[in-house]
Amino acid sequence: MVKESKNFIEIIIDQDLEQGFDPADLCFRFPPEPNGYLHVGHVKAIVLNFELAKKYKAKINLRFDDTNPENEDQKYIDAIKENISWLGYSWDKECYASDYFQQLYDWSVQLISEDKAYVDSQSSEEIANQKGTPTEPGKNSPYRDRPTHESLSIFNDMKNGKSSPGQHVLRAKVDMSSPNMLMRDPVIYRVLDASHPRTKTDWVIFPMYDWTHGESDYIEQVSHSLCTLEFKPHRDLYNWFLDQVVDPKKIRPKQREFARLNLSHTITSKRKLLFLVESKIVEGWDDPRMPTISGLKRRGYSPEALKNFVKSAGVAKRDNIIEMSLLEFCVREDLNKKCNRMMVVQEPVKITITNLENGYNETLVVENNPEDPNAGSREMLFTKTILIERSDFMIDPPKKFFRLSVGNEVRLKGAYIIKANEVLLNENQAVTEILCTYDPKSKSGSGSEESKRKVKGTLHWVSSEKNTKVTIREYDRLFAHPSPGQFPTDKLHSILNKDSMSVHTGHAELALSKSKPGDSFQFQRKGYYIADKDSSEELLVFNKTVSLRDNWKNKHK
RNA sequence: UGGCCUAUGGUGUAACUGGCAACACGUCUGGUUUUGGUCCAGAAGAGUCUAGGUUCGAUCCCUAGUAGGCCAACCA
Repeated sequence: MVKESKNFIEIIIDQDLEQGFDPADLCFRFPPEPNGYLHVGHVKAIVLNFELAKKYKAKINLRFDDTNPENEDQKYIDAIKENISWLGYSWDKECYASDYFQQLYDWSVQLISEDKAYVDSQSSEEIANQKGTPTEPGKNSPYRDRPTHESLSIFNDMKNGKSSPGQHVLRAKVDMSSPNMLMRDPVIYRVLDASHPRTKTDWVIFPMYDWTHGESDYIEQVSHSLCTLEFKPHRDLYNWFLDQVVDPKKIRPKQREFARLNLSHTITSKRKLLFLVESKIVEGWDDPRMPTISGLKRRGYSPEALKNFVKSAGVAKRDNIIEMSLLEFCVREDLNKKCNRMMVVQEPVKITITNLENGYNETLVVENNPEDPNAGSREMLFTKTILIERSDFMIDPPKKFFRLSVGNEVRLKGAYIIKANEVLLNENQAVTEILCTYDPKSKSGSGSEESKRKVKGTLHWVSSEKNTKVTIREYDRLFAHPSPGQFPTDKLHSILNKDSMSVHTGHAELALSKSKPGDSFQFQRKGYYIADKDSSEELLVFNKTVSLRDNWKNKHK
């Protein structure tokens, strides 16, 4: 399985434990903002937190960081919960930052009373101008020394809807000359004219992230609050806010930061993902090319594969870009064990077996999965005319071509050995039909001497008389660039892979027609495919998850 | 011209907080195989950003550089 060496977070936790922290007090949380769909980057945060909870037998909350109603929606809350459950995790408590609005408000009043917060009545531009730059200190707001009772009164008016958005904000009184820009009197409350998915219009003032997050951790008694590296500068503020309210007898949460996961050839910015959806570059949030959990699921990636992927990627503090090949390895590894095999011919060429009478048909029994003895077997129909993959025959084969050519033998998987005797071509010299003879004694599994005969190639095939047509959608990377994340949204178009999706027709063995959306198969010698929700009674639609490893193709490219 | 973080094979992560760098993916051989899949065996590939220092000994500690990242939203 995955390596057992500890990551730096586990080392920190173990140290805390050694120093006397009660293991029963360990508590984690996964805190998404419900303003979009979860993606592969979130999978890392989910797995990190939930696996930590599992390992240390600790509690873990799912907390929606719903402090900005402008882009938040109940549909995202629902989708996020569904995604996490699909990954196989369950949380102890389902929490909402909005449930703490009253507490946060009360604490804010306390802050004002203690002269640690004030109402600023300047515009956001004015406030920004006074903020200084990373190299120059900021200037105090003219409202910084506004009398406490005045701030208290305006803040109360804000809460009661008596001020419009932008008119006043509440700011923490920290340090306008701090080298950390976040400490320069951060805004902690603003007035917003938007209906919140949960509190609706009960509240018109909304707490900012920094003021909310640490206090929410504290309210929930989260012991280790894990977030990504870009929040490192927020840690000072996180601690400052905690200092204002913390009861020393309670658990004081600790923020620690890890590097986010970046996957080569894909983007994980919610804004850019939204752009792909809105500009119709993809067909929706669950388009199989999307790195969203819903997209990954629809593409055919299993929860186990995804979890194993982020576990093998590890947790550290440096920026990284993980190669797609690792993800692909993880899916193949998982699917290889679990998927039944099926035969599907995509670009067919007809074979006629000349030493079989017209109308011949024989039912063969074929094993479902050589990796799983319990997977059983299925029946396949063998007839006088069959279909093989056009690429499995060559008129003028190169030296190490193990497949069919005139004068050569191959085995039809689960059936007989055939030999090609003659090719029929059309006026364009394209192959229209291959005439073969079969070796009747070579039947698979018959136990005869001939059935064990070795031939270099084995082909998948399907009866040309009895098969079922299916639609196959093949996907490729969405971007031609290995790190599309570095491009701004308006440049994304220029690095798009125009051929990221193609649609084909496949000729499948009859057994496949029983599949239901969500069923995954290995199409023998091709790859892994999952039946899509777009399937109908008449026509099954499959999405290609990933191809099989292919040494032959690699060498000949 | 501020603060903080990071720096190990192509990629990612390790190395018992000082004892001449390991694992996985990828690549390349060979074997097995009724999937050019799987499986098995093996190989190549870094001497740990640079320069000093401490030490018998440094990927690990110190100093100074260099490179990359993050921070100036009434976003999270």
